[in-house]
Amino acid sequence: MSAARRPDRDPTRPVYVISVAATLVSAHPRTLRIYEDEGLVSPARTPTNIRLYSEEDIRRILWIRHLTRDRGVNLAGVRILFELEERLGQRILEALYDEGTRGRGDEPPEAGASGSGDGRPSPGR
Amino acid sequence: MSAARRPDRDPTRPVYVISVAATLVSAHPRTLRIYEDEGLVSPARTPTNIRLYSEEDIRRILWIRHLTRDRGVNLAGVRILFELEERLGQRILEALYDEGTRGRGDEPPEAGASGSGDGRPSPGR
DNA sequence: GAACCATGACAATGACATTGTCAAGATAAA
DNA sequence: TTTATCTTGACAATGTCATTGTCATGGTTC
Repeated sequence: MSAARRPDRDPTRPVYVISVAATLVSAHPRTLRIYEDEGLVSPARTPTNIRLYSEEDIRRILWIRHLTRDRGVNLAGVRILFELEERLGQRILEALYDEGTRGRGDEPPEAGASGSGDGRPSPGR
Repeated sequence: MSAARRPDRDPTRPVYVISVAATLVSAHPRTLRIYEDEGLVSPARTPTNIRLYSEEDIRRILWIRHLTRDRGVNLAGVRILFELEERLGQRILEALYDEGTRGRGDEPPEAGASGSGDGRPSPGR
C-alpha cells in the first residue's frame, strides 16, 4: 500500500482547514482570521468559502508569530516588513532572523508537518 | 571675505538640547528619553552629561514618529527596521516612505549627509 | 445529525506608547 | 545668586493593541 506517490509536495497547495492550521502554528483560529483581516495572510478558499491554508501560508504565519512573540513587533510592523520583502527582493526576513536569534538556540520558523528540507520562509502571496 | 555666517551645516553636529529637540519633533522630552533608553537614538552628551541632539538625530526621531504615528508600528518594529537599514544598506526606509505617502511630494527624512539644510522633513504628520 | 466552518459582535486579559508629574540634585545663563 | 533647564528614577493615567475566548446564526462536510 505504500504507494510511491510523492508528487504533492507543492507548498502552495491549500490543504489545511483553519482548525488544523491553528494547531500547526499554536494559535487560536480567531487569531488566524485576524491575520487575514489585517491582510497578512490570504489562505485559499474552497468553492464553498472555507479557508484552506497551504504550507507557505503556514510558514508565513510562523513568521508572524516569531516577529510578534519573540521580537515584540506588532501587526503593523509585520505588515511593513512583508511590504519591504515584496518591494526589495526577499532576503530581508532572513537577515532579521540572524539578528534575532544570535546564540539563543531557537530554530527558524518551519512548517511543522512535512518537514520540507529548506525551511526557509518564502514570500508567498 | 564677508565671513558670511557659515553656520556649520554638519548634520552630525550636536546642537539641540532636549527641550528644543522635543519641540522640533512634536514630542514630550520624556518620550525622547524613552527612545534613547530603547536604543533608538543616541544623542551626544556635553562634558557635563547634557543631551545634545544633532540634525541627524532629529531626522531619526522624525522617522520614529512617522512609523509609530502614521504607520502604527511599535518601538520593537522600529528597532527592527533600523537594524535592517544598517544591515542591508539604506534604501529600506525610503521604499517604505513611498508606500506610506503615495504621491504626496514630501521628501523622506534622510540620514545622509546631503540634507538640504533647513529642510526639517515633516513626514506627513 | 454531529462536528466543523463562516461572519460578526462583544469582552477580558495583558502589554505597550505616550504623556505627565514629582523628587533631588547638577548645570547654564542672566 | 537666582532662575530656568537639565539629569535620573519612579509612579501613574490614558488609550491602543494582540490574543484569546465566547455567543449567535447559518452554511458545509461526513
